[in-house]
Amino acid sequence: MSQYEHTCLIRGDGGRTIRAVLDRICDKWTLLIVTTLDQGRLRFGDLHRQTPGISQRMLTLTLRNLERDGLVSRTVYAEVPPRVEYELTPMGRSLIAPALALGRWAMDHIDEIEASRAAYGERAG
Amino acid sequence: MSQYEHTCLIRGDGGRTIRAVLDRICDKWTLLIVTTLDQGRLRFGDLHRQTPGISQRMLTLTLRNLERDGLVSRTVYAEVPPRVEYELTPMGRSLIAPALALGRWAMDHIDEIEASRAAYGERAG
DNA sequence: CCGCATCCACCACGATACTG
DNA sequence: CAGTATCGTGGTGGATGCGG
Repeated sequence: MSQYEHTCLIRGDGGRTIRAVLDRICDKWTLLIVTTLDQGRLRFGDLHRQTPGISQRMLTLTLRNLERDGLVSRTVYAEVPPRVEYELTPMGRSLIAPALALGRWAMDHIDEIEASRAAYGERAG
Repeated sequence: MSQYEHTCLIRGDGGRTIRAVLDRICDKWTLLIVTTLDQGRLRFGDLHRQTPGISQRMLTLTLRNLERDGLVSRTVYAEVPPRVEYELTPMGRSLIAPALALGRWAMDHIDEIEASRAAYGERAG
């Protein structure tokens, strides 16, 4: 049975709605940071260490965008040295399930995708 | 109750696995084309018309990548004028559910996100 | 009708250095 | 510790024109 009924809801406007959101969460780091924050409140440095390859700059930008979009809350403590903690908002937590669904799919199919890529590369270069 | 158990699976390698897949399906058009193809077999022109804003070039590139990754099959008919049809493979169809989960989340939260953005813009410029 | 080739603009991203 | 500032680059993606 096709799921076209559901896709119609999403594609009703030619995909603009889903695109508006995808444009925001489908950058290089956002979904990764969101799933990391499922652990709970984390400091900037914790996020940095738990996200190999991210630069300070990109972590800052990603967190700012998440805060701006209402997915993450930012708490600054007036201490020395400074302490800043990030936590998912309720809306942020609601993104965890779909993000994990995509993540599980990724885990389940990465090998098949790689194999297909390799085979395609041999055929067509 | 936290879903951290599941995120651990995904983030076990620092997110490299999920990132490897996200890098491929989180471009500007891929998820949109996949959900559109849930309708069944579609011609190039159909896809073009049903995806407002996409250029011929990007549609071609997106479809090539999907074919290369084994998510879409491409059938060329030896006719004049030419006819080419695209269809999801079994793996492609398996992506529909997670894609729709994300799509539904997008639909449900776009207003809240926009509101948060507007409020943030007023506070901080 | 399908889609490739070419050219080009933009910006996402990274590296590095500096600051409260 | 948690950023900000600046610069440089590659790649994504849009416009246009051609070709089978």
